[in-house]
Amino acid sequence: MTSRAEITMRLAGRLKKERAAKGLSLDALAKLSGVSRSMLSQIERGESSPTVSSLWNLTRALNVDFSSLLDQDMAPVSRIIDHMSDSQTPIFHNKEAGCIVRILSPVEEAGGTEVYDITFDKAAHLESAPHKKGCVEHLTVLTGNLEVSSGTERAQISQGDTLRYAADVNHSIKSKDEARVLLIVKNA
Amino acid sequence: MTSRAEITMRLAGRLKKERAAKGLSLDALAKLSGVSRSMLSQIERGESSPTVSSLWNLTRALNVDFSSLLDQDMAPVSRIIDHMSDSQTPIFHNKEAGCIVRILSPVEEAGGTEVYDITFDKAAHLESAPHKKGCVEHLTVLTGNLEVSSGTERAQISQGDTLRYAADVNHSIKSKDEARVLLIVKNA
DNA sequence: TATTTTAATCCAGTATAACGGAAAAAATTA
DNA sequence: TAATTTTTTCCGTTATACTGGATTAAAATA
Repeated sequence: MTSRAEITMRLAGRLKKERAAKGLSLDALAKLSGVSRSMLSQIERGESSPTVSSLWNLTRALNVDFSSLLDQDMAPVSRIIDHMSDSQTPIFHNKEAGCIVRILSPVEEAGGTEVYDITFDKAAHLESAPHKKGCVEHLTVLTGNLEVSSGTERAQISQGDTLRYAADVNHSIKSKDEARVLLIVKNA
Repeated sequence: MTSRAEITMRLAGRLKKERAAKGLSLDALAKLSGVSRSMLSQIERGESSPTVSSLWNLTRALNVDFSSLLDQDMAPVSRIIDHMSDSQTPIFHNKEAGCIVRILSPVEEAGGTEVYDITFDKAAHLESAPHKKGCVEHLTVLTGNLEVSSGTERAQISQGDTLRYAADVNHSIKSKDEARVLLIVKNA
């Protein structure tokens, strides 16, 4: 299978499936989208590769995004994907900041959704430079009290609280007394 | 701005930005992707809407997915997005299963990445039907010991352990004694 | 500052996306 | 089972994507 055929056939299958799921004929979808019946038929048989603007009309008529019609599927291979025991969990001692970081997410999630269990000493201060655009941190306090800053904004948080803040700017976490948090970094 | 112009201009900006980020000239990208200099120039000026197969060649040359060139951006509005205190955190008492579920993620993340803090009684049993295709659960044990099943696979896990398993099949969590977990459901 | 090199745009020709009507195939109804 | 209706594919024409060489514009060098 050639490279062009790969994407053309992937789109063919995806479009056919989406149309069937909505119970539409080629004619009905043509009227809804402004793309001709003939062209829809050609796309679904993998005989033609539509322009981005035709496909845009289709995404809107079907209420799906480009990704679901074009991008590669990611599916789990086995059911129990990974079992990392306590002793196998990577630990990082950040002496400068005064905290211990246990990394709960796998290496392949680096840059995606990262999960950390962080224990803070008294008077600890963990500072971070901006991560990539769109990065958000989700922090839940297990024990203790903390101050979190994101850009120029600040929040005092205590046990049981959950905070979500932008991490694509300078951000920090400060403790007075000992504390523990679970930190999820999305779009890291 | 017309509908066609909207997607054509979005792609123009995205492609120009991605090419600049990689420090490539039109000529260099043309050689890398097999799409002509002229066509690249037309796309970047919003003067032409490429076919899916041309764009496929570009995604591979630039090592990006279709979504990042075409789909709408989601960006955080404010830095401290949300501060949900302990008392504001929604709690669900599942008496039948024998557990208490605190919902740490916001309502708008329903269907995306959901986060739960779950406390199990003695002999609790939380069963779940399959979620949507590609759904994965990431569970960290804060206290206690548990048995998790996904499909026909099972795992015994204890304090400090982290388990990742498919949730697009039948899955369950069982405790003998009291336990507490943090549960992240991705592609819920 | 003039000259050379590199990058981007223009141009005319070719290939194919895209259309609407007609024909064929499939599904439904009497 | 025949007739009717709906759905899909075929067909010929038009519009535009796409090309490579030439030209123009911008950047780098002497």
